[in-house]
Amino acid sequence: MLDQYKQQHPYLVALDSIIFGFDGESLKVLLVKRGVEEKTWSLMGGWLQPDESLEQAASRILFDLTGLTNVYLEQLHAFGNPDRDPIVRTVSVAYFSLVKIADYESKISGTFQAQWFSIYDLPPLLFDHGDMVDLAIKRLRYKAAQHPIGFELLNEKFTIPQLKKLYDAIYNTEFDKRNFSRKILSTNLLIKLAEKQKGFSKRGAFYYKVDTEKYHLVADSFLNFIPG
Amino acid sequence: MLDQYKQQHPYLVALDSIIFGFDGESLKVLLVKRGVEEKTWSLMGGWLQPDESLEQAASRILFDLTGLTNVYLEQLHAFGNPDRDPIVRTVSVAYFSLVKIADYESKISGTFQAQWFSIYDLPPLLFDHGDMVDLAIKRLRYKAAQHPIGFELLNEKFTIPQLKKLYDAIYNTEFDKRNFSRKILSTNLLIKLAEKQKGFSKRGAFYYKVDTEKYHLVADSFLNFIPG
DNA sequence: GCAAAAGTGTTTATCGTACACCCATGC
DNA sequence: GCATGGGTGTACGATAAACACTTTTGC
Repeated sequence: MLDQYKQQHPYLVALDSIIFGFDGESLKVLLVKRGVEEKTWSLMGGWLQPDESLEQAASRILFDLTGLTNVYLEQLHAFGNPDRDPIVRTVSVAYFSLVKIADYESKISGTFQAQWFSIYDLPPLLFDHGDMVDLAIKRLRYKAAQHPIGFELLNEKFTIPQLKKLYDAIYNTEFDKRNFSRKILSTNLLIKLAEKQKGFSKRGAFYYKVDTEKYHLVADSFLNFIPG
Repeated sequence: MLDQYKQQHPYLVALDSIIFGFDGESLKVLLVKRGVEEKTWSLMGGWLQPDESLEQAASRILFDLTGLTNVYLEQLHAFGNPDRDPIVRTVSVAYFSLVKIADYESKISGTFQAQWFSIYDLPPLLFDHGDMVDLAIKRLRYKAAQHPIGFELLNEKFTIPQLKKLYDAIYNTEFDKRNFSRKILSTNLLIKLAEKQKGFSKRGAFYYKVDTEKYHLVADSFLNFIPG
């Protein structure tokens, strides 16, 4: 190894995940109690291993907790204040992910003590994890306003009223249902199914699914997706 | 130190900066030739020191090259593929910054071999620095479309035609000057000065400056800043 | 038949876009 | 007086926003 490398200080590199879910009513974050600080809620996290990329590591850690693969995962920010972890200097790369809460519930292992918390009612969090969650919420709002990522939080089949409730929850507001459905449908990203939702309302709402092909085509472009 | 920390592998943590400048005609990136690979152009970078935050380190490294402080600096992305640096595993946190090219030119030290390159005519770059630049350009376009950050690339006093040329360069297009100036002025972020630019055109264009107070107020909100 | 949620249409204001002419000045 | 870039106004179409009634069906 060259001298200029040898003189440098190495640091531990961690990954922490802000895992968002939607239970039909409010936007939630999955928190755990783990290792060092068993009394404090924290984000799910872990260490970077020698053979992994950052994204692979975040993905592995997410799988360890939820059993889920193929979930929406995006790098949020790297946090590296010298004293953020009081025991040893650690740089943490935070990722946020959007999961279908129903899938999670059926697959969870009992290894971790984990619980969903409303984003408007969070407990005190370990280290700078509170900052991470705040930033993740901001980023989610920023991104969902222009990219159709909300679907990632719903089941494959969903109704327009469910989608509206999700966006109401994300933005902590109430969108007009007529304008909302017009705008969403005008993207042509949704395919109407023959089936209706049963049991929730008397009339029943039609299910829709995402047109995956079109979705991938526009995933990177600006859509001005949301009213308001 | 607790056992769970001791078992972990530490890594070197680097910072790399995509430094954007505007020379009045085209958008440029500042590249250097440095240390290990003296034949290859690379981004300006350095190592994280024990007492610094990531942002402080990026700021210090930027100062070492340009002599500039108080420049626009934003974290771009953390890059950590296992083989991105073939000599030793390194996680690099990339920052992008917007500098006033005239300030830079007056302050540059001779320590580094540095050169501005048009973003449309870049040489081959070290490691994954090409990816970093690509992502930074994407982010700059994304951000400048909704936040008034373009000013960071111009002198304190600038004309509307200069500002339009900058946005033309960022988006590699040609905006309509009438719509452009209407939209920019409608934000009320610019203060018209009495002074006119001399020597460039016969008539001379009025100088403007940013209303710093208003600028800080809206720095975080969506402005739909740009035509097209 | 009534309560509860689903679904749909119209009007108005605002904004985006396309487009062309006059102005001020240096030479 | 003419060439060069600076500065402005208007008309049209598209999109956003506000707003209310009808439909379906389980009970």
